[in-house]
Amino acid sequence: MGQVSETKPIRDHAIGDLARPRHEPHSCETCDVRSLGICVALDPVEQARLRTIATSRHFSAGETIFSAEEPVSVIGTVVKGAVKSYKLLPDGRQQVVGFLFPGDFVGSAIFNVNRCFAEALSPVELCVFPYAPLQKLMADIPALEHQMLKIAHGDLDLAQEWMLLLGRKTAQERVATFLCLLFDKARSRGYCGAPLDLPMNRSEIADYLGLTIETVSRQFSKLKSSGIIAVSGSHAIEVRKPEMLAQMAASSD
Amino acid sequence: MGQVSETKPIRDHAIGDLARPRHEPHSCETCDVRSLGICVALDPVEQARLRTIATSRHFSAGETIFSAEEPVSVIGTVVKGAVKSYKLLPDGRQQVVGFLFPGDFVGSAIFNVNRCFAEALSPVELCVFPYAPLQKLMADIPALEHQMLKIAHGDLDLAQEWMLLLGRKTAQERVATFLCLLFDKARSRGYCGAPLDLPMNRSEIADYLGLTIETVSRQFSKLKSSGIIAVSGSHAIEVRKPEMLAQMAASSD
DNA sequence: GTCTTGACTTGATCTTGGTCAAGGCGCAAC
DNA sequence: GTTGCGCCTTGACCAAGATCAAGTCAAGAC
Repeated sequence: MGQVSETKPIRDHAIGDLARPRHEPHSCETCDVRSLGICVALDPVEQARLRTIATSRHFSAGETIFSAEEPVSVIGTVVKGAVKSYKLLPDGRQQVVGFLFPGDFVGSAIFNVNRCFAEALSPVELCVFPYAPLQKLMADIPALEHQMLKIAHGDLDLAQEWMLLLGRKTAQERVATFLCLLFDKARSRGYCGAPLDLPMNRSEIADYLGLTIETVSRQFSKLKSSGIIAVSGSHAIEVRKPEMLAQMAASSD
Repeated sequence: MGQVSETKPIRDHAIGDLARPRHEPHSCETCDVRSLGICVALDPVEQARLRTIATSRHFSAGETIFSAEEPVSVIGTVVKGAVKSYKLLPDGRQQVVGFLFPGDFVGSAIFNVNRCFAEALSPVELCVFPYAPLQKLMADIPALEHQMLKIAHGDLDLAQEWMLLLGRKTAQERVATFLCLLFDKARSRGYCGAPLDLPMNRSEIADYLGLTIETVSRQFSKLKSSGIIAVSGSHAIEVRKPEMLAQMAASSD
């Protein structure tokens, strides 16, 4: 559980700043994710209070951010990079419960023990809030707690939507739904046209969709050969026919 | 969407009070679920304020409490009976996202449109709070909002635990996990020994576990013949070997 | 350039759980 | 009692997706 997991290779180029793992956050005024996540709901004074307790932490690709059953150590907002949140069975079977992108909130400000694992998929920068001071701010600033509640309900609905996917959708529908989700998320953040960059590998997609690597790969190949997507280098995917993809997401064929 | 669904038969004896669908809540002092759900966190004054906006509503078995995509009409606590919360695909495939029992909270105080369906499994009594006044109380009483946040995080963790079940567990593990959940819930509410009463039918269990009726039935038969459970009348289940059941819940065989 | 390595793809085969179909059981109406 | 109707169980068969096993491809080491 060190800074870099020894058992698996680092996935990516930049390895973050191992030498200075914590420092002051970049100024909120220039923060890319100020318009997302937890800060949107706060007025300038409240934002300033939140900032006094915030620190910036970096994680290198493949690094564990926190582990289930351990006391909560990290709570914060993803500023850069992508994170996977997952649960494990004793024999190692894995279920990814969410991929988190800039603006998304990592960790729980309610439990004091982590209920799942979090791992950086690429070099990640988090805007982190220490547990006790955050509790105090939540008690002091109703808008902060209310925003947390909104986020929790959004996450809950997403989780339940994913239960529908895992319990009742076919492999084809699952993959189409997944790509739609990424596509819509990218579009809602202004990222239009151009290929999507998938920060996760096939195995992580499989663990998100309740499938195997092979099935995911076959479904990608089918989508490719029918011209709905174009794949370059296996991590860059261009959605050519978004309407057809959306249609496949809910009803097979 | 009347008081009683025409397309399916009423499941149970008592049919609630069709003549007077709303009335004052039973006194909070004698309320069975005061020690659960939303009221625990409130002091007597706050509880009294909450009570001024509460009404009691009854639903008969099989009745729809609310539907997805419709404006939020019902928010409240289950006082008596059992509720299923579920999502649907356009072609009718169903995923139960939760069974709710006395003390559990139904509906979302955050969204203004329902994200899922809710249906009474047996005659149900709810302690209901109208939308706008509840919003106001949440803004006024920090403890209320904080309790909602706790509930939402608990629900989120449960949903993610269920994603693990739906994505990665075998049929045997799913059924064992389900029975463990009911058993633990019953035990935590003082209900010890004696058979559990399942308020839902096989089809609803199947839709919760991402399986078919037949598979659920076969797994029940296996558990029965191995002496781990005893079934009488298909809705009363006695857990004979809780340790073995718990063991099966996480690892097949 | 070759070799190695790891991630991805593809094909062949197998298995779990789904589908289809028949039958049993319990309960309510009569 | 008999009939009818849900709901549940059981068996026979089937298929979607898992497993097993090559094979491909790209990137880095040398």
